[in-house]
Amino acid sequence: MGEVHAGLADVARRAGVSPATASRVLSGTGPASTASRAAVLTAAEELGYRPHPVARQLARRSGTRVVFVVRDERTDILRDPFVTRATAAMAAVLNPYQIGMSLSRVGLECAAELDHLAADRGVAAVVLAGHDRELLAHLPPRLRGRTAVIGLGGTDISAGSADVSHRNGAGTDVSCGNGVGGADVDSASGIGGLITHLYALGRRRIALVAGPSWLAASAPPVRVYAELTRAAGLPVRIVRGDFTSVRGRAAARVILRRWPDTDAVATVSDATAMGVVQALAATGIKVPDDVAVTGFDDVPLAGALYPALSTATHPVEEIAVAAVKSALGESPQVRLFPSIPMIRETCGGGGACGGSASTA
Amino acid sequence: MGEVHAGLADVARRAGVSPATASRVLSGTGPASTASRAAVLTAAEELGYRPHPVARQLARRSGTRVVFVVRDERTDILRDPFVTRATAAMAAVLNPYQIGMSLSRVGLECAAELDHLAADRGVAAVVLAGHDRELLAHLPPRLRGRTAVIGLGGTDISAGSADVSHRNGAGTDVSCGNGVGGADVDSASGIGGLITHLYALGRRRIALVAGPSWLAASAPPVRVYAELTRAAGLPVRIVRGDFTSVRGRAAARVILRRWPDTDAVATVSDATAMGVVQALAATGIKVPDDVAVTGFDDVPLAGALYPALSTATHPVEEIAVAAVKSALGESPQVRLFPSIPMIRETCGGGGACGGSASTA
DNA sequence: CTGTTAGCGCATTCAC
DNA sequence: GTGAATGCGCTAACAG
Repeated sequence: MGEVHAGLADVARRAGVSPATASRVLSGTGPASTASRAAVLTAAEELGYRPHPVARQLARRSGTRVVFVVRDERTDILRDPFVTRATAAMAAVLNPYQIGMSLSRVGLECAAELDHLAADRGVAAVVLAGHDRELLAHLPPRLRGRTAVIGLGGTDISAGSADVSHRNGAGTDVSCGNGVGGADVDSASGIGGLITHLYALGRRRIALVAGPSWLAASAPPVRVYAELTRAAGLPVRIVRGDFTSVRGRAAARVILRRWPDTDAVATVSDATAMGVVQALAATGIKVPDDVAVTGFDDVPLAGALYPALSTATHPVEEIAVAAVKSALGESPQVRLFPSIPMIRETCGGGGACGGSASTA
Repeated sequence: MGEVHAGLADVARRAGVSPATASRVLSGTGPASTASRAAVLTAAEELGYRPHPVARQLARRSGTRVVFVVRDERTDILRDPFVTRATAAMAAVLNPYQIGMSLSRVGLECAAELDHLAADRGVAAVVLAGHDRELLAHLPPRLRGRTAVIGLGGTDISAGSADVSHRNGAGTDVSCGNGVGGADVDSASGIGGLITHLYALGRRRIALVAGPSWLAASAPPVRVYAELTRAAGLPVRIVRGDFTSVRGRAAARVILRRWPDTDAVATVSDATAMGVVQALAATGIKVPDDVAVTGFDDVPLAGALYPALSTATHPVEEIAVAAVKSALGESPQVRLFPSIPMIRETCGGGGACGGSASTA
């Protein structure tokens, strides 16, 4: 009880068995008779035995940290709310595994970095955000089986061999063809819901500020937007953004110049939506009276903005947790989470969540 | 080049030296002649040698992860923007060390958890947020020397033996008496600046929504507020909050009831400030015309709120980095970062950063 | 300055 | 089922 640190050998000795048996019992692997099992367990208990994580990881060759790799052109992407929330969630859920979390940004050309990671024997698993199809196809072999992606980018996450089936409900399990698991929101349904709502409110000239084209996850929103818009016989108006408010402002100006009669702007990022609102306000255009605006993600303060931001809300923490577990080889390989529209003030008209600041 | 993994022995053999010498050269510790040093370096280069982090950490008994311990009553504190930003910053800066990051919440009574951490040989260092004096005094001995705190809570961070001297400029180095390092913002000057500004704008009935009293970091703002207010012969009006918007709303109602003539509310959290604004608006009170409001921290969207939030801006990422480095025994033990007032719309009057949404 | 000898603490072959 | 040996890959203490 006052001992510095009981080791496996101490436990074995006290239990009257060999270190090997003690190891088998305590690590839960391998056979052991009920008798020796009990002896080892009580001995460990009495000695207050705590396995040395590092020694165990070395012997097991299992690595000590999960690396969250964010692929983006922006160097400040690591301050992005989505990234920080996801990182924190993973760092918290990995606690019982005695595994740590690393965060690292890579540029669009990141083959070298990924190879480097694959060669690092301290890396237990990798969670990758911001991928495209090609990247996954050329994933270093050493990373296969211990990598998960966030942002699936449509139904095929593995450049061809995917098989995403169900997408109903929260955290639906989905099958996937290759060694790369992942997690994401059903962005198509979220964006679809917002656009449908805008349409129901009478908006007929809806523009979309999409994500960057190099990003796989940018595809589904664009596809859904285009489908809905064409089906309604409305004009398709797409501008590319990059999840920042700066690009949101620029996008708004482009939209106003090219299609002055636009009466709604849907975006794929709350920050972008805020940029759009700012730019519109600067031009004297009223939100939502003249132009409705929607965001995406529902960042913590989105509902406290003025006007309160209509957006789609996502369980970022759950997504992150699902991704690490998938990367560690647990649970389903691919999970899809719901993207639920939050109708607030920037949509105009009546919504589920009414606002109180429309008293102009 | 096609080898699976070059080990230290391979490098040593190729360089014509012993593994020990190779280790000394590659780990940068211990002496080595210029000749063998060069030989080892080129051999390692040619073999593409990458040290095995886990083996190294085991032999060195150094641990593989830094644990960020957040002490708070709220279970959702791990979603707090400050916590997620700090966690992400640490997870990123630890990369070159090949050390991971863990995040964990503990309740106010956390002696057992800290003991547990102290016994975990996988833990390289601990960064603690939300401490009070007593906690630091009773810190497990095993944690001493590898622990840093965020939120110093005044001039004495070690229950008596501190010696904080300079506090001018960015990241000023400060000396400290015991084995616990730390990092924080100079909250006193930030709050002081905001209150002084409110006073300059003509506010004379300024209330403060302070932090929880169990938290050491709550003290400086209260002290400064009280000093400034008394010096000006104005009434001291303090209500306790907890960094949430919910408590902000409650605090606003309390303030209105107890001191109806209040014309400004300073807070120690942006979320709290937003709650105050909401509650005031719900009562028909205009911000900033009737009551000015200030926040604290300058969360990413604070400037995009309506009205844009006056607050104090803090280099959260730098603070986090300073804290981990201090915990790992690098650089100065205690660092103080500036807290700079950002005067925006909720202050009323003219400010440095004008808003554009005041066109009602 | 260098090489030799021991570990670090646990997991895992193999025979028995 | 169990135990004895061997290895994980590197660092550290000790002589030379």
